[in-house]
Amino acid sequence: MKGPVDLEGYLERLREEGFRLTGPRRLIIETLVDHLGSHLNARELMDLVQERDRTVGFATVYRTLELLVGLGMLNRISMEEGFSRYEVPDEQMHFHLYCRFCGKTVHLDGEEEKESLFRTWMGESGFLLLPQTFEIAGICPDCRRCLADEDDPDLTPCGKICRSRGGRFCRRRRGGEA
Amino acid sequence: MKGPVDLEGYLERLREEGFRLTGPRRLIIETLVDHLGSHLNARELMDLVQERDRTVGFATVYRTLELLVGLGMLNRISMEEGFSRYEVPDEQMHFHLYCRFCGKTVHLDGEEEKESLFRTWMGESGFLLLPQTFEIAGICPDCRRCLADEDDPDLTPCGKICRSRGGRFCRRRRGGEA
DNA sequence: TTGCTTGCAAATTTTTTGCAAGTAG
DNA sequence: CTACTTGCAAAAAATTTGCAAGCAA
Repeated sequence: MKGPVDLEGYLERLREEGFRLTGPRRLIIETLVDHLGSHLNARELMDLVQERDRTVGFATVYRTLELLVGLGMLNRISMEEGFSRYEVPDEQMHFHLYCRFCGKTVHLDGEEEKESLFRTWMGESGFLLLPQTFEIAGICPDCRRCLADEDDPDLTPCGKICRSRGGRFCRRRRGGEA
Repeated sequence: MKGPVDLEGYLERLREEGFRLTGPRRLIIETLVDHLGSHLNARELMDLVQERDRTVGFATVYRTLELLVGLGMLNRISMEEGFSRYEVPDEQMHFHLYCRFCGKTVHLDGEEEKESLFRTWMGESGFLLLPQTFEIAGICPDCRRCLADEDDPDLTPCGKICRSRGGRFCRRRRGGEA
């Protein structure tokens, strides 16, 4: 739940493009706007929507997401997980760091300067920058410490369970499972 | 097929981590290294591998990809498509622009400077930057021109078929299909 | 009314898992 | 030899599509 996005304006934009403002669409969009900054995936969005209206089907959720992405009113983002997440684009860009080991995410500040820098890079090729959340992969301080300590056989990096899916990796596995 | 990556060294690294160097793994890794810069997805990799050995199953391909990603020897990347692509990490970073309309991709240069800039940003949070390819979304010059010209009902952006999947979007659809 | 939208179910696509047989070290 | 790996097939997860009925405009 982040900065302000004008729900009514957003809905209106849909209508202006010639699409009907139906109950399900309204509900899906409201949910999306209520969870700014959450990067929901289709399943999570579905669950939230169905909490409010059990009759909405997942086909409608997928179709609405596709529609909004197609109109440029929604960003499809991916966090090395193998499925899509979505965000209502902010007027400004966001920059995240995330740890490949534990999945932790950190927000960078100075977004205006970084964004204008990106805009410059793109401009040199004639591209127009679209607002988006930019993710940079790395290893967080905690996990770096754990990795330095690899001799301890009982230590799992960060003391956390490494997710096998999701792009996080776990070097310590001898004798364990992948 | 991009810069040089030491195949034998790469295979050796796997063995050092305690994994067996089997025929299928060798073949999968060779194929990955043969196609540096291609960002293959699992299906494409499978097809290439099976051209050389029909008996390799897709489960092995997926398991090998998962293994390499888990070891940090392979990057899982995603281009807003809803499935994963993979790349053998280069010693240096790469920066791509891609057009959400037509999917065109452009490479940025000055990668060293950009990389050290990113490293600085991460360092401030104590993160260690990992080698990876960055994708920045925007609208290419051709598509910008087409969009400016939206009154012509016969014009499809860029004169190209917009992909409904894959994050490219197509604003022109009145009367057509989604 | 018209025809865009929806829900449901079936179909696809992508990825994971169980298990007996195969094989690297 | 041992136990890590593989291929196959079934299962699970993620997404798309066909179609008759529903409902915005």
